[in-house]
Amino acid sequence: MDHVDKIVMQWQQERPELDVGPMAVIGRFKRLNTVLTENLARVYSTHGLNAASFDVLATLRRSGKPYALSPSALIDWTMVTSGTMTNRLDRLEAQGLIERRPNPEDGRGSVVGLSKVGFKLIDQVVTEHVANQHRIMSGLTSASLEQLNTNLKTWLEALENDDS
Amino acid sequence: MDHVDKIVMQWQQERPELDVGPMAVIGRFKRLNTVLTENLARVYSTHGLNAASFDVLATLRRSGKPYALSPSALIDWTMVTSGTMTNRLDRLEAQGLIERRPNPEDGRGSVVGLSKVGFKLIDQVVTEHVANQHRIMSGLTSASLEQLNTNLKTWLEALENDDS
DNA sequence: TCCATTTATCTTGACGTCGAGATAGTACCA
DNA sequence: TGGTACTATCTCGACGTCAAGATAAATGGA
Repeated sequence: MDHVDKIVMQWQQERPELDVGPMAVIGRFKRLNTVLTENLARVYSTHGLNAASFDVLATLRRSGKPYALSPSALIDWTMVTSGTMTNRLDRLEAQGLIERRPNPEDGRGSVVGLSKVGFKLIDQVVTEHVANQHRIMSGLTSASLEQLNTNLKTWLEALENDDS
Repeated sequence: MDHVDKIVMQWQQERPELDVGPMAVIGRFKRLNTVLTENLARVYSTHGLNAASFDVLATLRRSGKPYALSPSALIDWTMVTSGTMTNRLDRLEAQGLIERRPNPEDGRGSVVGLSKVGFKLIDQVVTEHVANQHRIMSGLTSASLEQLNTNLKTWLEALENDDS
């Protein structure tokens, strides 16, 4: 009887006419998201990063040489607003992990590149991050993991293509 | 080939020695969380609420008569810090949805109760919320749903009891 | 060539959250 | 009965996010 079960039970008591079947799945999903976020953050924080800064550095790193993208491209990959990206870049620049250079091909824009320090840092953190992801998934059998991946994919696609 | 697949592919290109199997599941989970959050918020926002205020009102409602709890009890149920709860209660009080009364049994504390308006509102919103949850899950077969619930539960328990 | 439109990025103000610390009241033991 | 430890709640400052709007540069058609 976990936290989610208790909540569902209270609803059954108070509003017995509601069918709270989906509530358990969604509640568990939400709780899991919190725990997952905390677990992932452990690795980031030991290197002075958080999910936001890791996100940007990792996007630059995996984009390949020369490890540089426009703010717009970063916005597309990370799916945040322009204001959020400006803020993230300001902080990363202050930390010396990225550099903002004018874009020679477009006077409105700039190019954001990993600094030498930023490159070394993110390469190390990604290694630990992947190991951490393995640890995080280690409680599931490979069969469960496959089931889960399939179900999440189905669910995500259904939700993203749903216009009701 | 969705967003997550593209990211995983870039990593395979750039860091082929990394085993990025878990990354796909976790990435998809994270993306799903965002979409899920947006879908749930639709119902809240049509009634002037958000996830935070819904959370508090729903907790009070399902606690049963007299639909009142101490801030501490609300903190326990919702798993936020005391500062966050103070802020939530301030806003809900300003909206006239809850009332803060002194706790007759403990001079330090107070009791937070649903106002008449708050009760009617949350009762209506919960009805719509549950219907919305059904819609959200409607892309999955009941077999998938059961699998998913089992896998999430296993994963959550493994993660919460893991001290590595 | 000029101007209206579009695009890239930054700025501003509001919000929700946290962590640390302040305040005030309670509990318990010597 | 005093005083110390604990508890309940609020305050404050920092952060990350968003939406809306500002600014500056590029684009494209007349």
